[in-house]
Amino acid sequence: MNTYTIAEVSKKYDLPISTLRYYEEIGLLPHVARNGKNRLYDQANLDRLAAICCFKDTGMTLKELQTLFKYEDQDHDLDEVIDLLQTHCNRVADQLVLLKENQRHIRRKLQYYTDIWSAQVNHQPHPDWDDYPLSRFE
Amino acid sequence: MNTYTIAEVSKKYDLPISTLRYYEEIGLLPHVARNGKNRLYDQANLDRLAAICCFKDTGMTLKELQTLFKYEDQDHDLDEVIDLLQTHCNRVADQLVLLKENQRHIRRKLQYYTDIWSAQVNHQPHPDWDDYPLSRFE
DNA sequence: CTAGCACCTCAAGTATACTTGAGGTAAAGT
DNA sequence: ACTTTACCTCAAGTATACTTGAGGTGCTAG
Repeated sequence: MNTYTIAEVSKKYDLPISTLRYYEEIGLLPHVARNGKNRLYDQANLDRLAAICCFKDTGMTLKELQTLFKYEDQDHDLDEVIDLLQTHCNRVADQLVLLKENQRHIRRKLQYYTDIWSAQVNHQPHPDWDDYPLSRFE
Repeated sequence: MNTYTIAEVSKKYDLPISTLRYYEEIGLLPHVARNGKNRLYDQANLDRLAAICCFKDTGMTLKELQTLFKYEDQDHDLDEVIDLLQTHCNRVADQLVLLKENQRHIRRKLQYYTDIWSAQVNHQPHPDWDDYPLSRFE
């Protein structure tokens, strides 16, 4: 089966080498094979790493990830894994709603400032914040 | 005009009192009025706080927020504010794409584990991960 | 009048998630 | 033979974003 050096994995997942070693050290990325002292990552390792990135990027802490994988790796307490996943799934749904909402605010602000800039350049009157309802930025 | 005590603001924005003081200390939340020693927040303060939360929740660092508001407060370098907002706007768009993608992965995993659980309860065969294509979770 | 609550300051401490540095090995290129 | 490259370990250091604690003020309720 195909294996990868730590440098290759680092590039593939855009994570520093030190981070890969760190994840292994804290038990998130177990069973990394060795060629002498050098790490060799296989597909299972990469899959785990992809999962780590996915959960981490959606706001799960490393501690929670440890819990999640501890259950997974030991193949028991399925209820608790499901519970954690369900909770996280809900959090992600909330994040999505909030992110979209915040995006509207940011776009509004950007549009407003951009219009101020244009107005200055063209010697036009300064735009009015009240003319920028959130609904315009959906 | 209406004003609010620090405790009220803390509740309204679900931020610890210590955090409100901290934001003020690092200059993110300037011009907070005082009644003797006690802080009194007005609408402008709340608007600023809402902006802080919005940007912070979308991944802007406090340092970037300081930059953003420094420009805003001093009413110059409009280009740089716009640049920062534009950059952030793009980051948020990327986040949204990534978050949706990650959500699919998480939902898939949750569904898979839930089905394992059901299978165990009903003494049915164990589900197969290959039957859970990402496309099922859009 | 005194007790308690809500607030204050300022310095020091903490959690999370890494990163850096010192010192070393092992194989490949020149 | 030597040196560069690519790794390694282990302990200590760092950045970010707060939090906590000690010690104090000032109004209000009993």
